Amino acid sequence: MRIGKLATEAGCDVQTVWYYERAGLLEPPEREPSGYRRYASPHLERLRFIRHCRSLDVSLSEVRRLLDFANEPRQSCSDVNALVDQHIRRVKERIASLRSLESQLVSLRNECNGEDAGGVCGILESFSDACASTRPASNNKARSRNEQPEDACPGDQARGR
Amino acid sequence: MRIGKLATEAGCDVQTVWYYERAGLLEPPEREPSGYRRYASPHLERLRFIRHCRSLDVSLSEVRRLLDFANEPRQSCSDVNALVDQHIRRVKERIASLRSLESQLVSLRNECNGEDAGGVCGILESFSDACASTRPASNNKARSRNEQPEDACPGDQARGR
DNA sequence: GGAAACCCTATAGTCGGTACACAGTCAAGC
DNA sequence: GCTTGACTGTGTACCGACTATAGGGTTTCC
Repeated sequence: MRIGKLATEAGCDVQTVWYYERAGLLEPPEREPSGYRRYASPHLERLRFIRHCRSLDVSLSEVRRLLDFANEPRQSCSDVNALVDQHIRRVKERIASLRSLESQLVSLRNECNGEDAGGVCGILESFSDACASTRPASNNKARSRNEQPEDACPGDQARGR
Repeated sequence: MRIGKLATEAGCDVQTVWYYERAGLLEPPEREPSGYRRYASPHLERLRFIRHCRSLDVSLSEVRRLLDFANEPRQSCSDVNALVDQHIRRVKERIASLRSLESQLVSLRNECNGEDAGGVCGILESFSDACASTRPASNNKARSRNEQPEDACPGDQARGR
């Protein structure tokens, strides 16, 4: 089969196949006299293997390692287990950091009282550590030009740029 | 202050500061006669603002929008709220997809019975959709050379490459 | 005055693709 | 045989958010 069929069967883009070949994940196949690539079913299975790994967020370098494991059938199990365990750990960590991020964002969201109170948005204030606690919610447009204080907020600079 | 101090104070790399300047997020500061950049505290605050946003996984284009909001003090609140809400939604979605990924990985991990049973790792088998259910766990090295079946596993190809 | 630390610009690399330009090849219809 | 459109080829640039490197100039300290 040619590259278009291969890609369709594997549910990916033709460019992705070229990319994998360049990246050394897919063997360069035989060519027709025209120069077109000719693939057989092992290529398709290998491509599906890669795509399945990618759908599980396994990086291409990890896929490479898995293919290497498959290359040496003995001791694959423990190596593969280690890789999957490591991957699970990373996913867990990522989830934990995203949940912490979510709660930060939600509390940030609560900084805003809905109405524009005093001309300064609480969220914008909170984004800047240095300002949030020390500065009163005054209309900062009232400040004179060359009187930039030490604890100026990014918003001030943005307004004045 | 010079760029090194600025970067240290904001907890980032000098290159990152250059990057933000090129990206239009930090104003090009004044220069010393030597050509060195000279920063004042508003720059530091703005850089901290950006770093704080980044630590919350807010993209630089969103940071740009926030700085634009700060530029026009009125109506900031609802715009900022919308941006934060959108960001929270994206974080929630990402968490959901990662949790689904995690459970897939855990069940994949259980595919392996700990010991190498029959020469083929269950995890490697499971990675390939087409093989997992149909093929017996036989030692595939026993197969003759040119007898590649339609449903060959990536591992077979990897072993034979 | 010399070494080390700092700074400058420009460019390339990371990851996993995606998109484009431009050329050649194939298959079907007329 | 010719045209048209789909397909394929190579090469390159682009995305985001940096990071790294090369090759130079400047400052600072001893």
